Amino acid sequence: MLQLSQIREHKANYIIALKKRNIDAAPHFDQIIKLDEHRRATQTELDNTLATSNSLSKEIGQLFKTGKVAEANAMKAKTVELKESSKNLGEQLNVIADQLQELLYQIPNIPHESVAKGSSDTDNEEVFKEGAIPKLMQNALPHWELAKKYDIIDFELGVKITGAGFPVYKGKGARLQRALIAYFLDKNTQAGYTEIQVPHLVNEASGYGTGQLPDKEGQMYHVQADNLYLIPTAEVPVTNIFRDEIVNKDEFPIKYTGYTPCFRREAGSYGAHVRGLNRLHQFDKVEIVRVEHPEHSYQALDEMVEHVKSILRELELPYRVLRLCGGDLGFTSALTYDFEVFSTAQDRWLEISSVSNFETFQANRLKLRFKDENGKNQLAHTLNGSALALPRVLAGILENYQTEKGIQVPKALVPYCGFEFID
RNA sequence: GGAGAAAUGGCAGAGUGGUCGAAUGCGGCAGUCUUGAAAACUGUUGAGGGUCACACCUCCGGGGGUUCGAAUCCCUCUUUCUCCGCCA
Repeated sequence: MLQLSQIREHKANYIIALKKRNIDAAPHFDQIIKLDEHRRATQTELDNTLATSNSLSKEIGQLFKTGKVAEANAMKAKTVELKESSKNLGEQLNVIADQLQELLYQIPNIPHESVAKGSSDTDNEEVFKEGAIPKLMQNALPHWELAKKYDIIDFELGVKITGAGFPVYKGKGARLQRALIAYFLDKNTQAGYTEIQVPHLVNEASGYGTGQLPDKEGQMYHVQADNLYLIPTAEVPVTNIFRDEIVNKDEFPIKYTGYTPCFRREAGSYGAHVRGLNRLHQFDKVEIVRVEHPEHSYQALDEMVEHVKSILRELELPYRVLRLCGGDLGFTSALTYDFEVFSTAQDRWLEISSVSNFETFQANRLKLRFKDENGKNQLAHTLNGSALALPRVLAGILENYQTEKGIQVPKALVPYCGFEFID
């Protein structure tokens, strides 16, 4: 959520920047500013009414104390009108504040200056590429075929137990999955991220805090009986640790990593592109989250990008890094780098990580602040990234590492899974 | 799930209708003393809105109500604790 004070100050620049998202925010901003003026006028009126009524109450108290009951009762009559009007003003204010909030919720984050205009993922800019694309044997298979051949992932069984998009990992498949989680967590903790385990269900306030609610309501599984949501990413519970917190600037950088399953409804997604592990309703992910001083958040973003690179390099997977264009940029993000691994047998790139700086967009909703040099409270910057999302990394490994004899396990993972071949 | 108790500032803890945004202690910060530190002493120390700055308004778990006036009374929700039941 954007800050009202910033909208007032930078309206013109914001309108230009939001054009990159193909949004004309001008009318929206005008409405907001007008409503805000109305809000503040109403607030002032209410404050004045309350001030009068407070001082009257004090006087009445004094009169009662000194035994001047008749005068006190006379004065009581005066408060009736004030009470009525403060009640009305209060109700008006609530209505205005709700409308204002609703409008603010609808505006996405302002894209960073490096973000290019664009309409879809085809306009994303490749900024880095590394790793040789392996030459596969003639009869190379996509990962869903390999999964069946070596009996390591059972999609049909998942359908039986739950439904499509909930695979069952078996034997070495399950072990490889566990190995990846442990490996990622180790890499992240080595890079200074504190490992943390968080709830997999979150309340409504948390959903609003990180921006999944209200706009992406349909993306999350909702447990109605308790009004809780299954997390679509660890970002939600981990970042919400800091909801309503004021941290000390000396605590920066705050770095957390956590493994969680992620649940996404992905309504309406079907077809070849969602085959196998390409898109699931439940998947595992190891996330990194940072809370930073505004001056250092872009340096932090670069560090996160380098960190994810180092993992993919060690896994020896061919990958590329994209800077998302305005049209593909997430609602809450100011700048996002996507990582894609090349899936050789499918001959396409698969997104395996998304690293973003949200600047103050989430912090404003979260009321996540820090005490600055002058002792003033300032909104902090929040960032997060996947390091990494499991299923597509697994798909990449299965497809890129397949041989006549079976699937070779990347060297870095052998100590974690205890075998070198899936055969 | 049943019965009871409770929720106050960074923490502990007073406050049961009227100068209470809130005693006191601890912690934090600044100062005095000291070569330095500790101790002691003095001062200071919640958040949000609003203002050039004041004034002023709001917040004592959340929401609603009673009252001229609520941290204090009532309703409701949430959470915590104790006892019972159940249980990995």
